[in-house]
Order: sequence, then structure tokens, then C-alpha cells
Amino acid sequence: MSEPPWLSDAEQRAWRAYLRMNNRLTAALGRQLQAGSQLSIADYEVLVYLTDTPDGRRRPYELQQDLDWEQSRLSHHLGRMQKRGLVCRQECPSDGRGAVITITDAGRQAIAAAAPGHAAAVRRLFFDALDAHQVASLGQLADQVLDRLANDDR
Amino acid sequence: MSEPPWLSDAEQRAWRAYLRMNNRLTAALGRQLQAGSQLSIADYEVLVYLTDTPDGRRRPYELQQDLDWEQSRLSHHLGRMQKRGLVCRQECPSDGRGAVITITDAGRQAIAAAAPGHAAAVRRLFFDALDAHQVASLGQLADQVLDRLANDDR
DNA sequence: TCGTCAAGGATGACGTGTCATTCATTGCTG
DNA sequence: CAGCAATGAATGACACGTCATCCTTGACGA
Repeated sequence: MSEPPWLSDAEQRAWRAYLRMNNRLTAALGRQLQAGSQLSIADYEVLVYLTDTPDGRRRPYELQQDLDWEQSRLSHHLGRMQKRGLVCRQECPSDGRGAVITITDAGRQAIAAAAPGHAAAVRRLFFDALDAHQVASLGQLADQVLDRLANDDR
Repeated sequence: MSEPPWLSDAEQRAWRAYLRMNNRLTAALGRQLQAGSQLSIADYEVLVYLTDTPDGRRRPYELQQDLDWEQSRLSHHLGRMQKRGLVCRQECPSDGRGAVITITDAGRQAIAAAAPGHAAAVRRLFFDALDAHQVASLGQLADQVLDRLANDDR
């Protein structure tokens, strides 16, 4: 039942490298996006899922599942995006409690303008450093960890 | 010179899985740490590097390199940690511009109390899902990407 | 039908991160 | 030594996240 309490040297190294890569990568991607299109990564992700559906409408709770965000984070973020004219909030006709989020024209333009540059940056800064086998392993690794997280009973 | 502009399906999948794993993992680790010891992950990291040196003292610019944080983030964070009594700021005797950060007794106690649980959580939620080969690959992958980031000329 | 509880969502307070700016000191260089 | 760029660091404004809480509406069994 008892595991070694600390991480091995190899694990320490891998963990630190992973954390550092994360920091730098998201920082670089965020700056690229912001500079090129005034969008944060968070904005971008929201817009991605909104444009996934043809009419550009989605219930907040759906977005929440798409994005895997906390409910209140989403709510706050949508408020800010609304203020900037990227989305708009309406009452839901079929469920009196809920809302419907719609992407605005400005929102569509913003993500259309941002997407190529962002995808290129992800490729350039991340995938160009890896071969196909590594990409597959990464996907596999992430799935395993997600599984572990889902089954964690604490 | 021209790359495919978009990501392949395999890359898309790997990328999304990676992002999702990241979110969930840091959320889970953060909550575990916070619940067990009133420390954020950021607090923890700062304290780790402060306890790396025997006297528990370190210049801000050294911490900055250790942590790979923005200067102002570090400054703000140290301010908050100071307010909570985890570290203390002093003037640097040998460099009139600079400061010296010292870990307090409370800081030492806090990280001593937090470390076992945090390490255990990292093991349980992450490394337990992986085999030795995957750990090595991850380290390798992260190093490659870090290299790519360091050599990015934009 | 009523009462209870779950679901969908908003909000205020507060901690965190970034950007731009500011400031003093130090280290050169002429 | 005067002048000046670079270094070390703090700060204010503002965007972002989390937690706890609150409110309304829907669902459903007694």
C-alpha cells in the first residue's frame, strides 16, 4: 500500500522540465495571441467552441463542459467578453433559469483573424520540436493521467 | 519553408488532451495543497527555492531565475507572502539597489508541513499513471520544446 | 399541489498575473 | 570624475480565477 514518499531524481527532473515548459509555452502562446489579435488564450478557447456550432450559440453549461472550466470562471469571463462585444448573453426560451451565449460578428472576425497565427505558433513552438511518435506518446500519456485524475477518490 | 497551416487530427487530439490534463492536474494539485496547508502552488515553489539554500536567504533576481517568473509577478507575490509572514524582505548590504528575501520560521513550518502531502499527490495523480519509459520520454519532450522556445526568434 | 431539492447561472470579495512605468544604485566610458 | 546605460526592484492599474453565496426555475415524489 505504501509508495515511496518522494520523487526519484528522474521524476524530479521530468516534473521540473514539464512545469517549466508549461510556463514558457503558455506565456509565449499568450503573448503571440494577444499581440496579434487582442485575444487572450481564454477568449480564444471560448470562441473556438462557439464557432464549433453553426449558429454560434451555446448554453453556458455546455461551454463549461467543453472548456472544463469552473462555472464561475466561465460566468465572469463571459461577462468580460460581453463587455468587449465578442459575445452576447440572452435569456433561454426553453429554460427560464438559463442563458444562451451567442458569438457576435466582432467575435467571429476576431477568431478568424487570430486562428491562423495561433495555430502556426502552436506548430512552430511545440509540434515542430517533436516527431510523430512523441506526439502519439504525449496523447497517450495525457489520457492516462486524465484517467487517473478521474478515478481519484479524494 | 512553408508548413502546413493547421494541426493534423492527431496533433489536435494530443494538444487538447495535453491542455485538459494540465488544467485538471494543476487544479487538483492546487486544491490539495491549499486544503492541506493554506499554501498555493506558487507559495510552495517560492518556499522550495528558499529552503534550497541552508540559510534560507535569496536575492529576488535569483529566485526569478529559479522560478522562471516575470519580475513583477515575483515582486507582487513576495509582497503577499510577506504580509502573511512566510518570508521577510530586507535591504541587501552589498548592493544598495537590491533586496534579500529570507524565509521565516512560519515559512519553514508551512513548507515542512506541506511537502509530504504535495509530493504524494504528484506521485499519486501523475507518476502513478506512467511507467518509467514514459517519464523519461516526457522529460526528453519537455527539453526539446524548451530548446525550441529558447531559439525562437520572434 | 405543495415541498423539497437539484440545476443553471450571477455576483462580490479577494488572491493572482501582466504590463507599463518609475526609481535608485551600479558599472562603464570618456 | 561626470555622464549615462544597465540592473535590481517596487508599484498602480487592470485582467483573470476561485470561493462562497445567492437567486430563480425546474423536477419530482408525497
